[in-house]
Amino acid sequence: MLDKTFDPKAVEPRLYAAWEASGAFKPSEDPNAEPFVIVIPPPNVTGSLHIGHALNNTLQDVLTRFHRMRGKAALWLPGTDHAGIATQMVVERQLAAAGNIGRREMGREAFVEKIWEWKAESGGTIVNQLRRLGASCDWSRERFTLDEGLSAAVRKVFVQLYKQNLLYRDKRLVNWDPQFQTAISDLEVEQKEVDGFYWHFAYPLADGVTYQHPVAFDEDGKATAHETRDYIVVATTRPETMLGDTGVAVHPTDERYKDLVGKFVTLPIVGRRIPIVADDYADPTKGSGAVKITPAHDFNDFGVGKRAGLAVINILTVEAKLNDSVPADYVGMDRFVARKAIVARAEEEGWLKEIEKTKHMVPHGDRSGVVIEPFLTDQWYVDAKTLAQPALKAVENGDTVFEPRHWEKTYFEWLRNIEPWCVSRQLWWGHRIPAWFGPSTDPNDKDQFTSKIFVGETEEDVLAEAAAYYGPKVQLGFTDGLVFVDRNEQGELTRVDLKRDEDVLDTWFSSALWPFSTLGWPEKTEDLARFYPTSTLVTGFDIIFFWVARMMMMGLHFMGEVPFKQVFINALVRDEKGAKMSKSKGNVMDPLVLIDELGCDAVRFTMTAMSGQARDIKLSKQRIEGYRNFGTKLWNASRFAQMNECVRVEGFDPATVQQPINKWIRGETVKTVAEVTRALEAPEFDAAATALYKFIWNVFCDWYLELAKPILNGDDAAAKAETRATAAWALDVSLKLLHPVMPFITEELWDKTAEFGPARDGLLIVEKWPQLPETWIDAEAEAEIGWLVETVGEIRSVRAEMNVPPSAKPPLTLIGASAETKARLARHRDLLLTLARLDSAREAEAAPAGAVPFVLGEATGALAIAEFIDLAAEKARLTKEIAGHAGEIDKTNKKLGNPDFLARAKEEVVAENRERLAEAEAAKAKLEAALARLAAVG
RNA sequence: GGGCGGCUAGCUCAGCGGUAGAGCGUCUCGUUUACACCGAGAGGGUCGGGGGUUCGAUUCCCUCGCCGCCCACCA
Repeated sequence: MLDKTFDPKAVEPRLYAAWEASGAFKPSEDPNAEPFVIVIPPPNVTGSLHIGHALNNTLQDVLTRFHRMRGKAALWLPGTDHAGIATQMVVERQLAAAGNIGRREMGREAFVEKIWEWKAESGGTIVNQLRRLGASCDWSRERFTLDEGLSAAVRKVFVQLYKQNLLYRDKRLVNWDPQFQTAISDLEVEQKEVDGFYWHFAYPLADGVTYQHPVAFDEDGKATAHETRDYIVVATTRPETMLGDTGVAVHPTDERYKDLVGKFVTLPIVGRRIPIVADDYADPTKGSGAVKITPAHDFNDFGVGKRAGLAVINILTVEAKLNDSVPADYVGMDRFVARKAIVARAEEEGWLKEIEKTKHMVPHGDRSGVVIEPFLTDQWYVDAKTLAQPALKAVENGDTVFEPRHWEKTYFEWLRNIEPWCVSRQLWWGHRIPAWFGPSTDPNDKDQFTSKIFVGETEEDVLAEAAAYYGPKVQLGFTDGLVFVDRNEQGELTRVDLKRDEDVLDTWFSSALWPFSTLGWPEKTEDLARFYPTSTLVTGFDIIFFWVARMMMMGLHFMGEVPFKQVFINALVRDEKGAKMSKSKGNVMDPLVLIDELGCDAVRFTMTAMSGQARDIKLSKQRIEGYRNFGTKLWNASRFAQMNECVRVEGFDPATVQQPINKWIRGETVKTVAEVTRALEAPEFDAAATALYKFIWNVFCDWYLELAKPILNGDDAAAKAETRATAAWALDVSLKLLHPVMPFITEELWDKTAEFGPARDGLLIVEKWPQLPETWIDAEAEAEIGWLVETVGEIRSVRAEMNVPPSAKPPLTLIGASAETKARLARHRDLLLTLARLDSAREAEAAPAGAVPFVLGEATGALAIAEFIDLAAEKARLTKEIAGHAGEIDKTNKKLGNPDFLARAKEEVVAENRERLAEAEAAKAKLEAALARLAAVG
């Protein structure tokens, strides 16, 4: 006997272990099985499961289980990401908290060792939490972005891109994070609006130059007065950058400054003579129309400087302090301290013309939260523009489809405007860049010691390249220190020790390879041949750029095929008020706590049901409780079945059932199978959840089991046997359909019911997905049970409205019933009596006195409840019903009275309206007659 | 500045060209031998505003208004 409720806590670990041990998570080895493959968005190896993971991984598991049951070779490939900055940051913090020496004092090797220790300690957390979620990943194929195989893939990709000129080293401005002291990509920069100021500075003109500047204007904006100025005004939000100014730009057509182009200003504080140049970048409508140019610390200014041939002076250190390119007073000063100091000095010296309050966007590091500085450094870049073209095409022509489709616009927008991708990071945790520096033999190269680069997958490859470059007489080696060079007396090279690039690659560089690197690439493995391209990628929209687009680029470039055919973008989980969950707000819902409290299946069903498209998911605990209740409902239905000996029957064929209710539930089951299958194929997760919920609760429990009770308690042995077998069958089908979403409770019920009926072995997880013939839908049974359900509903409604106590069992009379209705009444009289709590049900010519009428198709029902009738209430009820019909009639008449409607609307629509009109008119007439009788009485 | 999404019952959301739906909440009734994590019933919406297309618009188009998000070089 089943317990009264399902106990998820006891069942979940046991079943998961059984599944895993059975090998059911591995893809079928049947060569004829069509593959279905998902690669997991690898979570941070040291992370833990949050609600977003719960959603994302539930959906992946639903798909995986569904396709596995459909007989496909289903592979859900799990793994974790080393998460460069994030992990390095965590470990640095831990070291600091423990009072340890910092990473720089510790040194690279020791620090990386610490991270590996941390990974060993916490690295199993998230994968075990995925198990608690029921994730049917093939753990035997689990990968980690820094494992040997994936690292080899990364090296190979780097070298190949380099050789194809799609990856190069360049000196340009990058987004510099002074906290982590590394370059970051554009995507890792967050623009935040902050309160700030425009400080207007007057830069004095050099060489005694003056000009006329307009100061008053007429209505048309024409200057009417001018003053003589010996300075030019520029505005800035970052005064400290003035120390690196090497020019002032004005627009070439700007009349005000026309004569100043080619003249010079003397930069205050610094005393540098810098030119006034003409450049389209200067916007005459903004500020004074003149703009200070700091090529080394502003992306726009860098461009202006390049065009105008201005000097590039870097004034910052890696920590964003002023370096020794600035006047001595400021050297070593923090950038924000310097800002204040410079403003103070400007005021003191009289060249601060104005302070204007403003709100403006300031770039911040998404991890560090500090203000990013544009900074001139040498970095590695991927030519994303070139790689983006096939990635664009593949989505344009539908090789890869986004679901929901509108995300494609986001994808296109970014790829069409893509910039070179800075892939080097000045971090220690990650894939070290396989590039080595040596001296250039070209005397024109500026930096003789590091300007020759050798790129190779192995040190052997690099030595071979170097040997080819330096010639056989040069002895080659490697060094951890500076590049070492020895020369003979003639100045010829005799020895070179190459130095490997210190930097590591952006984490997303390795993630971009995930769909093929995890399958064994660059080896030609069986998995790679069988499982690439993958089927569906399930991920959040926040990483379409970071990850999806880059996988597309790399997949197409290295595999020649898209990495996945479908991208399902899931929503973002928010709290019940729609706020983003965050620790600081204290509104975080921990999926593991929810699983503990309400069971994994309830959490999973919630995620599935709420995964409607293109929307935030506002998650409330109440909702999860509702779905926990749904599980309990299913459990109790199974308990009822068990109590009533509804056990599976060997060789039972639903096609042979005779009882109308059994024919009916058979058809409903067929429809549900079709709908759930369709929904999961799409996938429309919410539609699948809705179909399952409605079928199991509102159809099977609310009606089928209730309708079955009289038979199960009756004496018709044949009908009883048939109903038992049908109930067991429908329940079995339900368990299968629900299994992808609620794997634990369905598996448990499957296993428990295996104890009864004919022997069956195996777990539900490996069962085949049902596929039922449409011919099992019986229109007549459907109509008949529909009639029964409607009749019961009407009677219940009347009883409730008339306050008829449940104990009262009034007789029912049917007036004007058709032969078909009479037959139905005869067939289901017992059911009707039980479900509607009636004493009797018979046909008659006229309603008995004091009976309450209601419309039932062509017939009129009359419930003899004279003793409960409140005349006023009954009048009100009838009047309301009549008004309802009258409204309907009115509306429909209008339609049918419109010749255009008759002429142009589809025939079946017209027919439908005619029918509706007739029904409404008949119903209204009956009720009006009843009301008239009532009026006569009262 | 550019783009995307949303605005449907008190709340959360389906529906997306032919009679407005669900869950939760609310109200009424109910200890009928699966289930009170339950059952029965009821109330509740001019589908954000305004135009247009159409025989017909919550559904398609335009426009406006809010709300949210993404991108954009911080004079």
